[in-house]
Order: sequence, then C-alpha cells, then structure tokens
Amino acid sequence: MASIKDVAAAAGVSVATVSRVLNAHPSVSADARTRVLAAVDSLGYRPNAVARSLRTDQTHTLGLVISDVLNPYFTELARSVEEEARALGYSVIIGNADERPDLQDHHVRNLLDRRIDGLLVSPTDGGSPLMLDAARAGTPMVFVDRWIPGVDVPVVRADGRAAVQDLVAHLHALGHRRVAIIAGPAATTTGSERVEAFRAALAAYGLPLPDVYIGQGDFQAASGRRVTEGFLDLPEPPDAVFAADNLMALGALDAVRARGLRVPDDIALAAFDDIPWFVHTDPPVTAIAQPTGELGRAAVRALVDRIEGRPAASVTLAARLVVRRSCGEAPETAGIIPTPSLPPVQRSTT
Amino acid sequence: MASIKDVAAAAGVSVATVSRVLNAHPSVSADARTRVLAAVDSLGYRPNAVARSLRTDQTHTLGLVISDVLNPYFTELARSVEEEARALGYSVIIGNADERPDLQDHHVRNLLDRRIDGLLVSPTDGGSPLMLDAARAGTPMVFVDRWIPGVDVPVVRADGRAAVQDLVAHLHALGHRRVAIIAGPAATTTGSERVEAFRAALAAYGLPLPDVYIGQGDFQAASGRRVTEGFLDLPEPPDAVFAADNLMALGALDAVRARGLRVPDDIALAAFDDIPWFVHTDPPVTAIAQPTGELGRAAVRALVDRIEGRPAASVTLAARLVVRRSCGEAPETAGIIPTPSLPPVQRSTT
DNA sequence: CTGAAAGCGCTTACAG
DNA sequence: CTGAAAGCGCTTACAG
Repeated sequence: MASIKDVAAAAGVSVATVSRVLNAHPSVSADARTRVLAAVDSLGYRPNAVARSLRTDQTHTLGLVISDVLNPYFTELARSVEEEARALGYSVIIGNADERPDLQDHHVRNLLDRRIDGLLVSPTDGGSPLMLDAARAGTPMVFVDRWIPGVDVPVVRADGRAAVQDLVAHLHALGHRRVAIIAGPAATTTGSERVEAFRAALAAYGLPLPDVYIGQGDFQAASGRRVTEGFLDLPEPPDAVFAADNLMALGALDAVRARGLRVPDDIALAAFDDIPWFVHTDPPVTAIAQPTGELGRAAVRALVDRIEGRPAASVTLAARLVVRRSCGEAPETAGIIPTPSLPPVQRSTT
Repeated sequence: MASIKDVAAAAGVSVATVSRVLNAHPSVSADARTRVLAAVDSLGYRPNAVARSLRTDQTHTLGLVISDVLNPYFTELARSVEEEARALGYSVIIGNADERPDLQDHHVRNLLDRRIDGLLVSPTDGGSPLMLDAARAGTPMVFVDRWIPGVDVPVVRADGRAAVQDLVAHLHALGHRRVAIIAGPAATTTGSERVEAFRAALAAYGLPLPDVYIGQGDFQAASGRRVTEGFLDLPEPPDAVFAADNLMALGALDAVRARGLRVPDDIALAAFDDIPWFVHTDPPVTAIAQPTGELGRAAVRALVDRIEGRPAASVTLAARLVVRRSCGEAPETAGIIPTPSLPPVQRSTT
C-alpha cells in the first residue's frame, strides 16, 4: 500500500506538501497541487486513517452500544444513528450487548481502546465502573433510549407516559380489568419506567397491578414466552398483557399460540415499540410507537455537539399509541388515537 | 488519558518493559511485572489501539459490508459474524449499503482507509472498481450470501435450488399454475439466481414464467408493494407470488391487504428467507430458510484463515423449505418438508 | 509557498 | 532480563 512518502517521491515534493494538498491547506502552489494529485491518482494512494488518528487524536468515529441488534427497534435506531453520523462526517462502530452487562462492558472497553471520539449508549444495566469512569473522565457520551440516573450525561429518549395512559384507557374501554405487564429488567430505565407508567395509569381507573401480574422479562423473546406461560398458569390469568418491548410480545404470541388460545379473544396483547410486522400479525398488534429515527438523529447531534465543544442538550420526545386489533374490537376507537402529543421537551444539560 | 510513558514512569521501568508485560512477553522479571501491573491498575491505563495498529500493521478488525441492516436476514447474519469474530479475537465494523452501490463504495473505502484486516461483503451490485481492485491487490476478502462472478474470492452462501424445487412442488400440488416472482436486482447473484432456480423448477412441471410475471424489485419493502400492485392490475393476475426476500414479502402483504384481498384465498405468497415473525403473520408465511448463523460463522472462519495465511475455502450450505399456510391448506404437506438436504459442498478456492 | 523535523503511542530487533 | 532507539504514517508549528 502506497504511503505518503511514495506520493511525495512521485510528485517531487516533501511529505508536508502532500499532506497540505490532502487536507486542503490554502498555501500550496497550483503546480505542486496538480503534481501531487496526479501522483495520488496514479498510485491509488489512500491516506492511512490509523496514522492520521494517532497524530490528530481524533478518529471521527462514534461508538454505539446497543442492547440487542436483533431487536428491530434498535436496528432502526442504529440505522438512523449511522445516517446522521455520516451526514456530519463521522463513522459509527456498533457494539451489540445482547442484553448482557459483560458484553456491554466488552464493547465499551473495545470502543474506548480504539479512541472513538464519543460514545452513544443505551445501557443494559445500571452501568459498570468502566462506563461510569469514562463518563466522569469526560469522554463525550450521550444516553439514548435507556439511561443511567445520577450520571451527568445528556439523555435522548421518548416519554411514553401519555401513550401508556392512552393504552390503559383503550384497555379499560374494552372491558379489560385484570391487566398484566411483561417488564424489562428493573436495572434498566425503560424496564422500570414502563411498569411505573402502567401502574400509574391503571391507578387512575382504580385498577391494581398486583405482583403476580408483573412478569420479569429481559426484553428478549424467550422471556416473553416464559412470563406469558406463567400468566396463563395462574388460577386467575390476566385478560390483557402489555409487553414492554416488541420481542417479548413475539414471545407472548408464541406462548398463546402454543396453548391453542387466541388473541384477543382469550387474552389481549399490546406492546411497547411498533414495528412494520405488527400490521400483518394475527391479529395486528396494538403498540406504542416511538419516534425512533428522530431519537437516533437527535442523539448523534447531541453527541457531536459535545465532541465539537458545543453545549449538548437532552431531548425528550413523545411516543404515541397505535391502536390495532390485539386488544379487542371497538369500532369507535379504531385507528390512531390522536394523542395530545407532548411538545418536545428540551432541557439543557452540558 | 495515561500513556505507556506514564506507566513506565510510575513503575520505574522503560516503556519497552511495560510493552513486554502487556504483550505477555516471557522475558520480564516477576518483580518488574508486578510493578508494571500495579501502575497500570492505579493509572487505569489502557493501551491505545490506534498506536498499536500503526506499529503492528494489524487492526484485529473485520469489515462487514451488507446490503441492508433493516433486513432481519442481514441483521442475523451480522450478529453471527460479530459473535464468531469476537471468539477469534476480532472486532467487526459494519457498513450498511442500503442496497445502494454508492453507499457500498463509501463503506468499502472507509473500511479500507481504516486498514481493517479483512473484508466480508455481500455485494449490492457487480462490484465497483474500488472493490475489485482491493480484491486483486490482495486485501483478504470473502463474499457472503451474494457474490461477484469472476473474482478470485471465496464465497460462503446457501444454495436454495432444492428448496425452490420443493416450493414449486408445493405450489403445484395446491393447484397454482399462474405463478409469479418478485425478483431482486439482476446485478446481484441472489437477484438472478433465485429467478433462474424458480424458472427451472417451474419448467419441470411444464409451467412457464412469462416476463409479465417477473417483477423487478430491489429487495426492499416498497418495491414488493409496487410489483405486487402491478401483478394485481394484470388482466390475468398470478395466483401465487414468490418474493425473493422477506422485505419484499412484507410489501406484498401490504399491497394485498390494501386491495382488501386475502392470502392465500385470493393469491398465494411465499418468501425467500425465513424470519420469526412469519409464524405469526396472517396467514403464517411459507418460506425458504437459510442456515444464516452458520453462514456468518463460516464466512468469518474463511476470512480469518485468509488473514492468518491459511488457505480459505468456499462453503455452500443448503436452504430448506418451511411450509406454513400462505400458499393454501393441504393437510398432507403441512409442516416442514424434509428436504433431502444437500450435504455442505466445500470447494477450495485460494 | 515549501521543507526539515518533531512527535502522536506504541512494538521490537539489537546490545548489553 | 532490560533499556535506548528506530520506525509505523501521518500533521503541523517553525524557519525560510
């Protein structure tokens, strides 16, 4: 592979001059520029990004640590992150934690070792010392979707409370009274917040959320299956189940089907996170949709602000309920409930 | 961030000694080792991978350029690639081409500039000069899923011909005679091969595959929608449609539903690539399943063989038909047809 | 406008 | 077993 020296030799100039034309430095003669460009072309020279990074102490790379690539929500998030990053001149390296704190740590360490310019993370747990230390040490960082309380890092996420209230109103209107939730890990904010939002919304209708109706999942399909089986085995099974993410909803569908039962006739189902397939499932699944693409883009903008020395703001966007048929039919509520959408709340952080 | 110099100073040794203990070089005294380790620990030192890469000319990184991360098939492929790579001591950087040759080129260039040790690619087209040159120049490369003929690069893929024959037998048995295909781009091998396999299998039953029944898609949902609408507008619409990937099948479901029609009553549907949601769609979708995880792992092993100087072999695995209900009901063929599975064909390449 | 030189943080023969 | 030194491929003050 040709190096800058080869180009310099071929063009009859010093490596400094080659570097200058490559970096569009103004003080280079037209003549030198043409000779360098010709040499670059004929040698097929490409600057070594590794050497450049070592010298400039910038990699123009963002790290993205997500909890599970196989989750369509995170896949879409990752895609929008990469798009916005590319538009701003950054590449992104994705680390898939697979909902495992040890793997999350592996990726954070790997990314830090590579000296990425900034880190976008959707934490799988309360945060390892490694991640917390990095944040404290000033590594530009932004939490997206999930976050860790008490850490001074901007957070870009969706507030699902209003949508959860809409969902509970919907379930209540359809006559459901014994409602259960398949929760995510309590160590994650989305794991606990969704339970709390659900509990609060139920309380407004005088409905309880007893412990037996709170199933502990881990955001992956198998746990949705297991928890749902547990619900169905109860002396008094719930008549509606709210899965805190789309994969656990998939698991719930598996479990219901395996018993020969039907949604929504035997049990209603709703999910947090909407995905294209929910339109075509049997029945179509009522879900809470996040503005996923916008979250990804906003997170990148915040992180790049941090990296480039501008103040970065936290961003909270609203989620909305999309009613389909998995909670039962009720003509009058069909379609999208026009949630009085929260205006994007912006609070300045660092 | 502490550097190796800081560690050396703290431990009272030279940077050479620090480097040796970090790299498990045998000739270091026990005493020096303990002092270095203590210094590393107290400083929270982490070696700079950028500097190490510049020096050793290895990044321990694999590039993976895939056509579309949002496609669950590729998401699963990416996941298995990362897993196997991690097991072998490599990281992977994913580039999402989004079925766009220009984006594919962007990522190949970016990855090459970063001096990745090897490249795994599922080409979106016939290959740009950049990619072809890299292959010729000896950059370790392996094609996975899709490939480019005439380039001396190992190929890891699934052979779907037997499964397509099973599918055609299934369609024929259910009485379908006017069968159509939503093809992928002809510039991709999977785009053309699946059409050819389908055509050949139909020919065995004396069924034609007229041009009007070959819809040109691009492996993404919108094209599946568009092509299916075209089919439905035909004076004589097909009675069965085979989508060459799962996203175009999603688009087809959208189009059929939008017309108020039903699968399989009004039109049968089958897809290449099986995904977990197909079990729960209305109706469950008959699909051809690839051994996706195994493909990803085999591709990584082949690439790492190339990188580490061992001969790399091409690998072809069999795909299999999974019958569900989207082509019609026929009790006797329900379940998985036990395809006389092709033994994995291995031919040596480089 | 141009080049010689230092230096980014490592690794690794080479001497001792 | 250990250290001084060279060098990986760049960028960038500093002089001229």
